[in-house]
Amino acid sequence: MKIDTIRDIAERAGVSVTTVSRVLNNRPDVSRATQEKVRRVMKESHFVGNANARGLKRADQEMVAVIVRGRQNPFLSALAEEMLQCAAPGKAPFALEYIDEQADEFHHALMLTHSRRASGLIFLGSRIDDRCHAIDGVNLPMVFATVTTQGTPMARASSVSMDDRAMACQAIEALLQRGHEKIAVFGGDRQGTDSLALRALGVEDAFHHRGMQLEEGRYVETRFTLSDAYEAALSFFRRCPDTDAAFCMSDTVALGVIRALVDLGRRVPQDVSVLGIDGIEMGRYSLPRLSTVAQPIGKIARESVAVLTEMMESGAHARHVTVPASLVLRESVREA
Amino acid sequence: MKIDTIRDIAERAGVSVTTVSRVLNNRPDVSRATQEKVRRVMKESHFVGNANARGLKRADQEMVAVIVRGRQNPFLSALAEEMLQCAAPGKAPFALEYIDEQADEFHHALMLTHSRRASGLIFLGSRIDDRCHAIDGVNLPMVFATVTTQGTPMARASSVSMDDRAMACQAIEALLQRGHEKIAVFGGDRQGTDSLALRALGVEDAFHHRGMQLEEGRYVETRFTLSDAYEAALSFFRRCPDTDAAFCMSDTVALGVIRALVDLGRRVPQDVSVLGIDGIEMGRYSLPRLSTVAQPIGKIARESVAVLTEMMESGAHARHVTVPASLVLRESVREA
DNA sequence: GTGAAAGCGCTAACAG
DNA sequence: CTGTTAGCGCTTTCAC
Repeated sequence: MKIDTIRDIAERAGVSVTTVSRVLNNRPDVSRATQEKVRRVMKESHFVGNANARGLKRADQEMVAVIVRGRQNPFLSALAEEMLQCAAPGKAPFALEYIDEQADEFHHALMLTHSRRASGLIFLGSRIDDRCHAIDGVNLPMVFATVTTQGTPMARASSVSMDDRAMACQAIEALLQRGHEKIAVFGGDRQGTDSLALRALGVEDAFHHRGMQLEEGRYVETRFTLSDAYEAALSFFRRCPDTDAAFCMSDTVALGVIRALVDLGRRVPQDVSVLGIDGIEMGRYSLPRLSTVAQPIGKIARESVAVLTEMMESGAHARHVTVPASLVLRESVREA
Repeated sequence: MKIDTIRDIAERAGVSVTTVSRVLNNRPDVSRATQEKVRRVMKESHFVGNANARGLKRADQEMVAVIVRGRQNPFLSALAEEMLQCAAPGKAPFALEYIDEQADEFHHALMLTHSRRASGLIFLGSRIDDRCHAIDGVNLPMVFATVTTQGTPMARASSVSMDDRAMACQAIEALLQRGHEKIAVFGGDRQGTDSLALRALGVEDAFHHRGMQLEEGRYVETRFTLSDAYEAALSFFRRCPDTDAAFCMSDTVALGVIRALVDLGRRVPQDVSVLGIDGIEMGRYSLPRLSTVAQPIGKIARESVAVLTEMMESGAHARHVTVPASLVLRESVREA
């Protein structure tokens, strides 16, 4: 199939390519008559410009890449969707890039930076760990959403997140307050300095405030998928049946844990309370409805974009903004 | 930040751009020595080629665009993920494109075709309706996954889907067989000729086989989101409390319906059985576990790619393949 | 084996 | 207002 270029359109409309280009870019300096003629021809020919050529030429043009780690994560998907809403008409357009959960987002970022000449980067769902040095070469405005980079080797990058430590602390306190003492925590790797590690610290804080501490063996490491959480919970609760509450570092994990509990004949929340983090939509429709630390998706999206814009437009330094989160107690945690 | 081009690399390695390009493309005609030198320089400089320039030059190169309608649909996400696994190394690379649920995927397809010179198209989750004429201009190998285009104006495009009509019929029969008679159907618009319409037909089939028919008023139209399904179910069951089973045209809808039923004080499946379609992962962990018509995601992905490849490589005609689906009865439907 | 040079389709000075 | 022209970074003949 032969595809039209602006040259074809120009010819057919009896004008120069420049004029067509101008019309294409809504430049003001084209007479109404010409403009209409060109537009008509374009419509008739179903013309759509070649993005590659355009991108090549305007390699300097602003464009921000949003890198989402994990296609199957409902929280991140929702956040990404929200992020897209923030793309302002006059500003740099957003390009959403989903990458594999196992993939190296920093390597990917590098690729994008160079290969598509992104001029700004937003990371959703990134972990901050050793690999992050891979990105040292990238000297672009970057913001990490949902994790803080404060006090990490990545501090050059901005970040927008809730106060993971405080919220985890608050979550555990809520559980403690409701009489739960044998609390299990379902999280990820505690190494590193990202939100998972901070949440683990927050958990400790809560226990310390009461002169207690998280019993060793009640911290369960799991990948953040339904199946892994389910399996992990099954084997954990068989081993520690006296556990009476579970704090999960993601709603998905919490949902898997609930299913496991029910399969073990435990009732939620009568026998065991379950509390998640994120505030995904499913949590409002699950049985029981999931109690959770709800992250303010809209606010995170808006702030991330705002901070990035600042950095891109006025070369502002990295900032670390903390957004307010809220503990939402629904049915999966028993009443006080 | 100044970004290296192959020219910079060439200079630094003391060779010509041509040579660098050759190395970049793994051409055989470069001496080992030169090759290694160039590679070393590229590594040191963290070089990554400019995709735009490459794409522009090789506008002819194969590339298939996978258009997924809806970022928040777990079934489609899983299918997309599976699709990506099918991208063979030597073949055309895949570009995943998520578009808004409300967006016009046909218009989008057109854009992609032209703007990124896609040479093949796969649609996930498309509806086949009047708008489809928009795509008449596109004369590219296309395959629709999860809907059949057989007997539609889109028949020029291939399709890979389960036998929606037969499966819906089978689903209803299973319900009938378990003694349910007051069955409600939660679906979408019955107009059109896509899977939703076929499923509606299948439902009728099942009733007709028994000399019955779906009572008017028990077909509930809803958008395929948790919240819409929930609201729709709430108001429907208040109106028709004698209904004892719900067949939902998506698992997400089924999950919303279950929640609504429970909120109305009905037990699932003791009072009302609920049956979905798709076979999303959540259905294996929900309470109760969701009975569903499970679509064979892997097979749909593989077949779609196979059919597309056929069309692209040997100009084969459109084919309509039917993949086997299976009724998975779990906890949300009561025993016979 | 390697390099020089001609564009891919588009945009952006710079002239008219 | 409109057209001419020079590339953007890369691939690809075609010579050497």
